Amino acid sequence: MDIAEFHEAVYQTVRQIPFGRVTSYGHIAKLIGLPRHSRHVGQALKYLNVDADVPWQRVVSSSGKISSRGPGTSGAQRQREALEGEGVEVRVMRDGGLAVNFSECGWFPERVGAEEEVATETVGTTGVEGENQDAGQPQE
DNA sequence: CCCCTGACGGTCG
DNA sequence: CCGACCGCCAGGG
Repeated sequence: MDIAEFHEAVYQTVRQIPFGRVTSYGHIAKLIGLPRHSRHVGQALKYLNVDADVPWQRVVSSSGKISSRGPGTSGAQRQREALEGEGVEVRVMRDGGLAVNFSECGWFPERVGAEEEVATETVGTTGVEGENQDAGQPQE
């Protein structure tokens, strides 16, 4: 597979992610058929032009965390706003890192089109059980 | 050709 | 939950 084809495959796959749902770089790579190319999926999104109609914000790391892209860059913040804009709850961790809850919005179908809600079982509640989840607290 | 880097992933303590 | 480590693979210096 060519690099251009790979990028195109990434874009096509990302376009399949439903509104308000989130998946990981690794899973995109898996859907394409190159499970060990998670890093390159991120690179493909990085090379993405603004004009492209690709919901890049719906792709985060396998742990649910939004990649920071290094301090000084606003990429992570933009992604957060884009996600919240479509109703996805973004959790702010103690270190300032951002993350989503896969048990809520995760999208991990084995194949595109075979979405059978597999996510709600795998990660068994990231500690948001019963206890207060003050996600709506005044940050900053 | 060697070495470092990166919008990553999985395991282990 | 978190940090330390190691593995992966294509690009770039």
